[in-house]
Amino acid sequence: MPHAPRPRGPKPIRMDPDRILDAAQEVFARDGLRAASLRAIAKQAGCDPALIYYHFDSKEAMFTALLARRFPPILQELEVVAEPGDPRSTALRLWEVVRIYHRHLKADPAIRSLIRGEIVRGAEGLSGLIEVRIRPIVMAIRSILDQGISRGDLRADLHTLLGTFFLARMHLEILDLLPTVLPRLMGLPHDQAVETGLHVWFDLYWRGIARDPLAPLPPLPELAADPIAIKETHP
Amino acid sequence: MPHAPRPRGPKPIRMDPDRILDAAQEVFARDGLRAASLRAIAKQAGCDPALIYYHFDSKEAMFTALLARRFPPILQELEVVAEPGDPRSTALRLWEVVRIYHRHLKADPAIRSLIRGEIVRGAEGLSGLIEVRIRPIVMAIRSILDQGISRGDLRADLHTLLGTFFLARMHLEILDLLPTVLPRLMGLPHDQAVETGLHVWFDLYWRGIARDPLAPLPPLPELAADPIAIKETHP
DNA sequence: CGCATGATTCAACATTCGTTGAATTGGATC
DNA sequence: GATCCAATTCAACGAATGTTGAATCATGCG
Repeated sequence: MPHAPRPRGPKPIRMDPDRILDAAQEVFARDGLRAASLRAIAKQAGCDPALIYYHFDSKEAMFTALLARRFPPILQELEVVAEPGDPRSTALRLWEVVRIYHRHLKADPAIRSLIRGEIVRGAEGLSGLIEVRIRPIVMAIRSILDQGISRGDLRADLHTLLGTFFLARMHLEILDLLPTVLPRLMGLPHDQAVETGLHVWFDLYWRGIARDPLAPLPPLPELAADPIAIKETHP
Repeated sequence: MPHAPRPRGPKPIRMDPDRILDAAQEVFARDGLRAASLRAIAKQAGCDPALIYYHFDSKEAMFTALLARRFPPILQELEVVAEPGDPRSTALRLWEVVRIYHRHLKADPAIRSLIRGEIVRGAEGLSGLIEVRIRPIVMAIRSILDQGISRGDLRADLHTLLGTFFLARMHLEILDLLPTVLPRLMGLPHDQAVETGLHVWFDLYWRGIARDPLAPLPPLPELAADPIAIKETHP
């Protein structure tokens, strides 16, 4: 845990805990939560492994700190789109969800790897915290689907919780698997794989949930527009 | 590797390599590929860790042996359904794919965990083998989609490779995440979560790919009918 | 300067891991 | 019964892991 706030002074702290988190994020992304070693994280951060224990209580605490700085911004943006007064069409709002999700998670395989792998294990340890972080996100997206039904844009018999699950989960799979699978299975380059994958997916998904599946989608804004401020640490 | 074939005799071999694989499958399923220890596998199998090295060359070799006995049966059943002469409707054939997939993978979280986690890492080590195993499966399902377009059952602009990806991947997610997520997010019991999840998913997916999304689905056979012979080792 | 205190490093701990070589068991064959 | 050999166990190796307590460094304040 960071100590007392420093009153003044040029730069007495050489290693900001955030720099350690950056390193941790990268190593977690590369090796996965379990296989990532504190020594590798320390090496990435350019400090001693023991220093990590000065700033964080444990490896797990460091990870929850990672969650704590990643999820709230996502939730905040989602809640804006989920505002019941939002005048945009349901299709556009859902596409906006995809864009938010995309911007925040594209450059952070560590969080994705966690969501993918660690929730499955069940109720031990981190999972409770994850639920606390993820539930509001799920509920925000779900409320858009609920509003879509009320507005008559979506089919009335849509299972909105599962609909949310499908949308969010498949997005993660597209981010994780398509860049490595599609180039091998067909000739597509990495970036284009994700781009087309998401568009094809959204089109299929929309037909699945829309009350009028054959009505053409409105023009969708670019995915890559105004990228979020995720530190891309590739030295 | 198993030694020379034994000419006769009652039961000179006490520990069948398959029994070790059964144990490995269970421990891999519980702890994941990396975290599963040979000592835990040996304990589960009721033998010494060193015995594993008598029957298998390494931990990795044991895992590829696991793949080798799990994937071919799946592929074999899928290729029957993918036969171009199959008279059933495309919807029914795809539902049959779901049932096959479901029967073989429901009780084997280890393989799912592998597919989920290990492919992402890229081209190192096991991934090549996985691709060899998985590619024919993907292609079998894809050919059903291609035939569906030719027959006029599916929309002509369907991206069949991505369509296959969506179908198969979301199925895995449903098997892995719904049993732990849905009971927490709503009140659903475990088994029912997967059951309804798969039905809702297939309905949504079909509307997404069908040429006539609003035409009602034919009655779908039960998922749980004639379960496959997967040893459920829960002592 | 001297000293207190936060920041960082060093060295080591107990544990667990995958793996291996030697030793032991036990049934089949002579 | 002696022998052979596959099957199994025992004990240990070296490496890697999360973690910790003591020691060291560097800076701000008196």
